Amino acid sequence: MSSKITEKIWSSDIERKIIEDWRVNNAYDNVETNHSKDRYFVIDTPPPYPSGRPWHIGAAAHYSQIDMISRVARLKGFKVIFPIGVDRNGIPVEIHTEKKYKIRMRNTERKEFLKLCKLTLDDTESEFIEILESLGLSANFKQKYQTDSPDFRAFTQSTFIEMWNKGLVYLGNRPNNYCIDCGTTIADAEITYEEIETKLVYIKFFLENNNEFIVIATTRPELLFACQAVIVNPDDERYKEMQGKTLKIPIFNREVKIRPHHSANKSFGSGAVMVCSYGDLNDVQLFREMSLTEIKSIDLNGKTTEFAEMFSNLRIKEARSKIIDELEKQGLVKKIEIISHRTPLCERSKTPIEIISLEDYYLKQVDFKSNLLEQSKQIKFYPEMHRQILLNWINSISIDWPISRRRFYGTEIPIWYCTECKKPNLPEPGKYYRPWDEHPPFDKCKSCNNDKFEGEKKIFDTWMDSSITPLYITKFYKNKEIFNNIYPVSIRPQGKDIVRTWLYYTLLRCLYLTNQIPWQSAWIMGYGVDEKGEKMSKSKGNVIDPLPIIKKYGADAFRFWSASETNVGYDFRCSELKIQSAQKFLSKLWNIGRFISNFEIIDENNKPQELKATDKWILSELSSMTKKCLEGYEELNFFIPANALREFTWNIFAAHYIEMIKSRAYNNESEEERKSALYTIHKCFRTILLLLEPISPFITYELWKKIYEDVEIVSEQKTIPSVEKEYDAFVSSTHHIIKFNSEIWNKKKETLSSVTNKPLSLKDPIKSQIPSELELFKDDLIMMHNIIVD
RNA sequence: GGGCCGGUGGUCUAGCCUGGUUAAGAUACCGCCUUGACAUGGCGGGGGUCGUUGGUUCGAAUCCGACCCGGCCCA
Repeated sequence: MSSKITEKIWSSDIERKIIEDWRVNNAYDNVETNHSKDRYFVIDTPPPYPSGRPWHIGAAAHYSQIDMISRVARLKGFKVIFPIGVDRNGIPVEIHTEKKYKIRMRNTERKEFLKLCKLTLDDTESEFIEILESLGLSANFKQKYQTDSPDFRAFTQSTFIEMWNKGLVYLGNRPNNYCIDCGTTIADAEITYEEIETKLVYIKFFLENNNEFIVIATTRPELLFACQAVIVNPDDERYKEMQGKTLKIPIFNREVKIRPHHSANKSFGSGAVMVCSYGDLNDVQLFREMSLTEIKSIDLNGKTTEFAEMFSNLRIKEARSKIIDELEKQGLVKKIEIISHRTPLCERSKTPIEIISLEDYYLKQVDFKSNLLEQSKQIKFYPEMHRQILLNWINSISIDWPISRRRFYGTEIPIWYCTECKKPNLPEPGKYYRPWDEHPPFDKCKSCNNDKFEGEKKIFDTWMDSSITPLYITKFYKNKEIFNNIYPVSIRPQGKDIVRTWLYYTLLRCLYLTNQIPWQSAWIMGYGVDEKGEKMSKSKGNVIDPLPIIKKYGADAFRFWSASETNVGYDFRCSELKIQSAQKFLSKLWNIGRFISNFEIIDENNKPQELKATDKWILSELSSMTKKCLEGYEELNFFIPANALREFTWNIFAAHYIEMIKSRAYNNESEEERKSALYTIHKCFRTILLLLEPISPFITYELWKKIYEDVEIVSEQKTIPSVEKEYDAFVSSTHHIIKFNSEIWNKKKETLSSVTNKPLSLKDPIKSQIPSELELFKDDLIMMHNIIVD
């Protein structure tokens, strides 16, 4: 008798060989799409963004779990379409490239800059893909797509042209969020807020032809010259008499009216507020409501305009301090307080955003809100609580989505403007267009027949690309038959931090283009936080790089940890100790496999007529474990199966059952009883491997191949373990068995051997009685403990 | 100001939806043990008024109310 497994411990080196095995056999590159809809499980995989090192351990856990989703679907018999793409457009790579080559985008020739971005991306991308493969991702790597490929960009442009033709896009000159550092318009979703200390300056405004003044507190004194009104709360007794009167703006001496408005907060500052173009979003609102004339205050480089007179062409901070100095010189400052002010920042560069009027393209969304709310009811959310993030976001939307960016590395907006009549001309959809560098694919302007054009230089917001992944992976535009077979796709797995961007924009765009929701369900994962429960961030320096951890413990240990640590939708803590303990479990499983592989395989075909009670008992426990696992998998909650498997395998199957049947397995006294044990032990082990496969695919694959000498565990023919009720009654014996075994072990420990004067060894005989409730298991218990019955 | 989530031995979590033995597991700590797969193992031990408080109930970690603390998101 010898074990089929020689390696004493499970080592992650074996994982690399298995990946090669899968690659050679095309195990997961199944792309066939010609069956009827209900046979497919299609995953709208998040395309990772290779923005630089290190990667985030939470992201690695995230992709591991997405893979578990795909493997569970295969276990249930679906054909799984698991694409993998790489998100390669947008500002982060531009910033990364600027740093890497020590250049500035705007001082670099556009073509040259694009080339360097591409190099940067290629570099980081290959490493990312390697990590994903080493995690055991069963995705279609052979047909990996990139969002900056001509094919994908043509796709993005086609959807834009279609939306343009439907009248959903417009060009608008409106105040918008602008990041001076990035030099572009940004969407609300790209803004973060931070409490920043700033000066609140109390400035005296004198009434016209009068020595009286009122005090106005502001954090933006540099915008004084762009002030077009002063508002006070209509209920504010202090200013009752002042409403409608005229004030003189200090330094600039222009006249503005005092107007009542409910948005003036009586308790902030002096209660009187200056309204400038534009200090914040409320100013924008007020300018619109009161039909005030905009004064352009800040230019695209972040400097004050000529309207600032002696303070023009200054950076915002400079202008602020100079104006404060001047006001103080003229005795117009009553006081200055330092306050903590909630400041909107650009998510990417962390620069305070300015509100500037610029011409940009907008995609309508405000008019579509109620439809979005209605349609989102049809999507199942895992977990349900995260639906609220989407609903809150939709409800808070107040302006249309600005989709153009004044940047370089992104999908070009496919528009040429007629030099004569200035009207936009759009090409036919289907091709990739680069208007800033190419001649238009038409000769004459549709409106005026002129033959000279200027190509649009702006590019799309990167969410314009990534928000069509469900359409791209289902061959929308390209193959109607495939598209009809597999759209809407089964599931969108993603992090909760990008619900208001990726999830929301995808819903919006897909509804516009297909009139259908893009996915049946959305599976929303929480953040990976550090050991102390704090959010990981590069600035805090607590980001854990997953690469060395995966190298050290192996992907399976990492995946098992990820499954057993994270409750679906909740944040999870990342600690190396926990990953170590996952590795120990795999070690245990490996050793159980080594033991089991000693014995001949008794399967359903030569199953004995009658099983021993002990065997029936473990089958009842197996069944209850299977039930828990399947329920957990049904909810896509891997925490449940991981813990059920660990508990059963280690604390019941190995600790009690295997010990109880060892003598029957080794000895040939009764062939039927031996077969009963061997049948049961293999049945349990196969079930464990099948159920663990979605979580830890490597070790289960290897053990299955070694012991059962086939690769059924990855094939489509594998059978999902069933929940059998036949032996249910035996479950009640579990706690009696555990209690009895424990008592005997304790007794042996407490009894000193007459020979060695040390506690009895587990092999030593001991006198005891078998309690009546364990009568059925008597034979196995006697052999297990070497009991001499009194 | 609004929304969502959480508070259970030293630490991290499960249990709560569906109330019912002595509150479970992992980890850390302490003690013992070469045993026919496994020392990356096995056995045993100490350690918790389940955030506070009021209510419902024969019975509350679990249901209801109020409050306190922490996290995240939005205004």
